[in-house]
Amino acid sequence: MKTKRQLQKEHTRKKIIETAYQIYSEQGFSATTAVIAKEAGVSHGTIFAHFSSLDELLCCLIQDFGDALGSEIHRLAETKDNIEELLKTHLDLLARHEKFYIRLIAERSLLPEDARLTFSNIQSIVAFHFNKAFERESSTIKDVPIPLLFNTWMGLVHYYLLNKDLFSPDTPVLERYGSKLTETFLELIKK
Amino acid sequence: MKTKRQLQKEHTRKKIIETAYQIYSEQGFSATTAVIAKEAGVSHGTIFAHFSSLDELLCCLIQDFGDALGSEIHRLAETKDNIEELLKTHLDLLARHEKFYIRLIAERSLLPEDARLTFSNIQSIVAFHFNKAFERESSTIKDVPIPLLFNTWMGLVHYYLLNKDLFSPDTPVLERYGSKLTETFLELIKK
Amino acid sequence: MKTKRQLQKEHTRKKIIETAYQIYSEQGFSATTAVIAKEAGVSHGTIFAHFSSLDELLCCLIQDFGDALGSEIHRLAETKDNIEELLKTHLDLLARHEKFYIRLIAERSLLPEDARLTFSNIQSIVAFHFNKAFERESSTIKDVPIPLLFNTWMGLVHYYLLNKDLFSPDTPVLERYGSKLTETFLELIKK
Amino acid sequence: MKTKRQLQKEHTRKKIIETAYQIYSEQGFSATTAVIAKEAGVSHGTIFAHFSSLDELLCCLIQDFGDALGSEIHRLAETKDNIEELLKTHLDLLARHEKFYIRLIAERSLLPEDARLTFSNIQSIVAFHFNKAFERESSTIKDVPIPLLFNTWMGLVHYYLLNKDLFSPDTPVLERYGSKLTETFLELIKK
DNA sequence: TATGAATGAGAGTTCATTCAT
DNA sequence: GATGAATGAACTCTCATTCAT
Repeated sequence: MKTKRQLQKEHTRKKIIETAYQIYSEQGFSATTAVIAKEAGVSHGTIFAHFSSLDELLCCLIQDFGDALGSEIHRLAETKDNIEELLKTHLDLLARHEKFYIRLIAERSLLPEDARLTFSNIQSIVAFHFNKAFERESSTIKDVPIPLLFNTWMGLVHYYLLNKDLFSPDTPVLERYGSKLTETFLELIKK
Repeated sequence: MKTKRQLQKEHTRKKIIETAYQIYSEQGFSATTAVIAKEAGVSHGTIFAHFSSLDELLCCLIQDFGDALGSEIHRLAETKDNIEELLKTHLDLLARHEKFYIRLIAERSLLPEDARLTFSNIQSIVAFHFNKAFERESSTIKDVPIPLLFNTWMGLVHYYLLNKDLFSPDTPVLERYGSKLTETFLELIKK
Repeated sequence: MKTKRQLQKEHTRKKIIETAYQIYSEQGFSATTAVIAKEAGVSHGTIFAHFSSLDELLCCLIQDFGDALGSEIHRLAETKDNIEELLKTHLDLLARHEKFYIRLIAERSLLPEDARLTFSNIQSIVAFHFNKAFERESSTIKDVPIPLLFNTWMGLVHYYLLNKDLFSPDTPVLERYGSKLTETFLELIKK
Repeated sequence: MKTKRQLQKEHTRKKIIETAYQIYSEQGFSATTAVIAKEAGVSHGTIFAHFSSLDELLCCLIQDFGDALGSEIHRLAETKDNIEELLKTHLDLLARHEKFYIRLIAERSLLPEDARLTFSNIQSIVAFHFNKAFERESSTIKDVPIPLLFNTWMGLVHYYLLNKDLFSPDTPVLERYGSKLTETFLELIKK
């Protein structure tokens, strides 16, 4: 049983994280703490009462995002037993977080070391599930080292995400090109 | 016939662009104008005597880089008549500019609109040559829309470049993984 | 007869004062209220439930310290009937509070007006006892106005305390130089 | 031959240092860079164009002050061949910089390491001249280790300076008490 | 043309203090 | 009485840009 104040604190922290998520999604990671505070409806100092520094806020945000993504992947991947399903699931998932995910991969180099590491860990969960699926279906797919298959897929997806402004400036890229990406990839890897 | 002054001016401009290229390659696009000026051996103000703003410097730099890259591609692609050669040539070219190219694709979102557009134009030159080669060899490669083939290749290469710190932190990525990338891609696209 | 609540309140207040004394001794008067609260095992707000402001806490702390020091001086000085004994007693007393006393004289200018005044009052108690002793032994000491004798002594002692980092960085200064200071002073004042 | 701009730059730097000297003299070392900038009639950023940080400004200021004081001491001490003259000269010198000197000794513990060290060096110049004078007149003064004689003098003077608010709140302390201090000290050290 | 000193808005961060619980 | 989350003004420092020289 939590006290009212604990709930209030958690609520504020959550509000900051959620607002940061929105602001970063829209403006990128160069958005300032003052903007986040204002948008979250808290004072500027409150951010630093919850996070010791901007870097820590970033880490927590990406950690939270990564955890959510990771567990979604886990849950969804369990029920899929073939590559096609897995690819679609993967894209569905990314589509749900498209804006933020794009910022993450586009501005990765600006992020503090910790945050970058956190994001790398997410990627390895995805890799794990793909590896399993690729191995299971290895008889029907081309004889290419599995990591390279995975990286080809990731590369293709990220390429479309990173170049959203060229491919699909106004609507989500994955909505528009998702099925083409899976089709293409499946066609390429099949024997 | 150019006056001495005009020559001097062009020389200074070139020096700034070249230094900016070096500095951005090493430190990324968050390097300051003061650092570039110092390294170029000119005064801080001189930068703004040649470029109306930092954004313009970036545009010109990337324009120059794009032009150089574009004409190299043109020249080299002319002599190559099959996909394999073209892929290798492409990677050789990128390898020669790896550091800067990585910064360009990694920090693209920080760049001003104009600079981003300029870079996109480079890509289309590359695409043009790939299209020709793919069409020529269409009988032996899988039945996949050519743009998607091209994007798969670009995605794969960029994925390795962007994740250089994971794949090959100390040595150039393309030196280490270049041949694996071409092999894999060729294997995937062949019928 | 005090209620349980009143006792509790007094206990908390005492705890804060004592902790502040320790913290200020170690870190100086730039230590924050948050640090004091944490170390005292009370909430940050509790400090302000007992003291209307940081300045008031400082005043009370120094008041308490001054009162304690003053009564100790009184008690000890009673039994001493010559200057030599008095000097030694004075140094013994300061030695017991050396760390805090140094902070007090070193960072006096940071303290609020009230706190500074409080500290001055302590000094006058010391002065009173010295005056008595000097008068009693006036026949054997040099013909110098008593206040100046007293200030010479205080100056000498404070000089060593304030420059502890030069004279004795690792061990208490008074332990190391106390006897030299009394010897010197006695030698100087004797006819 | 200096260019106009070099002169302008030196002038600004000097203006900042001088203003800082004035402001610190009046308000103590907790005065902010913004206040100094405003008072000096330059923009806030200008301070950091001349000094890489607040600490560096402090160091340069104290260095300058120390150098000036040191060379004045040297020059004046040369011509004085007895202790009495030396004491008077010393006090005259301090009197000319009384306000700043008081802040320096009163808030020494707040200063960055470097600045503290710089100040210590000044002291040793003073000590050097006193040592010489004490040695020369050793036959007529009490048999007390010279360093202790020096420290007694410094202690006495600093005690009056540090407690200016008690001894002489409105007028310079040394003007009011200077001669009493020299008289007393001379009386005490004579055999 | 080239210079570089000066600018000032804006960044992240700190901390004594408040007040609903 | 005690709590501690929230506050916001104030701090030092950065840097693209300007303009008198």
